[in-house]
Amino acid sequence: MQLDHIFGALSDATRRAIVMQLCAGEASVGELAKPFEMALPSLMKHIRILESSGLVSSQKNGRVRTCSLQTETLATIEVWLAAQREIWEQRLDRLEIYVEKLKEEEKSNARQRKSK
Amino acid sequence: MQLDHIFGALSDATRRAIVMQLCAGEASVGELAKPFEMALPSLMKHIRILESSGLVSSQKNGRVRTCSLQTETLATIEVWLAAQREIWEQRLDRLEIYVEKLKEEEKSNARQRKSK
DNA sequence: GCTATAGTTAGCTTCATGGCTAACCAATCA
DNA sequence: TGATTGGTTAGCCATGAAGCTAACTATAGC
Repeated sequence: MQLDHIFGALSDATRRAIVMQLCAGEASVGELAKPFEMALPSLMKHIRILESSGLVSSQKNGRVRTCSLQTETLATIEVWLAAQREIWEQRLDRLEIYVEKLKEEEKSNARQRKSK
Repeated sequence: MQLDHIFGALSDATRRAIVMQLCAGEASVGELAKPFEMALPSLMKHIRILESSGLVSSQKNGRVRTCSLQTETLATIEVWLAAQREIWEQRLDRLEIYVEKLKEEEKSNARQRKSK
């Protein structure tokens, strides 16, 4: 599934840092590599993973490869999260209503006890 | 880092399914296991991973372990995503302004050419 | 107290990930 | 055209993840 790869890609600090860099605009492989101590081939692997997850796309002109963020892919997981949030919030709402109902019953029980 | 483990935990379809199940309410290990063909110890591993990421908490009473979702942890990555979104949207806004400016210049150039 | 239920531990495979080096290709630039 | 720069390929290693079985512990129910 797509989500596997997106979450997987973001589960590494190096790759999240690359994503953050790309949020600020396009960058070449070399520019992306600068902040890291890592050997280039290692960094390239991360870029590949980001590409295959769909979070990043790149194209080469001349000998420079320029990478850019695919924001729609990041949006995919925002959507997933929002869906989960909706489910749990609905549940909490129902819980709240239920607790209110219990309180009401408690009150009326108290009245009954008093009136005895 | 915390985010590593949260994204890592969500990068597996089984674990996302568990999270989704828990969105709907607490559940025992056995209940969580039902939808899967997997052997129990394998599923337990997933639960452990979810616990160590902070997405799920559990406690045992009697011989039953009840798991529940830690929604604040899911919120953590919503926050991260929102932060990235802000950065790229600011950039796109600036880009839009820049493009508008270019258009304006184009117009005034056109006027100059005409008046020549 | 015996049996069934609910989890747990231990230990084993297999495959993916993250890192490296060394060697290589291809576009610029002097 | 020959050197430099920017990226790529290939191949190695160590670690960790995902699955399994088998055997074990501890509570609930009869």
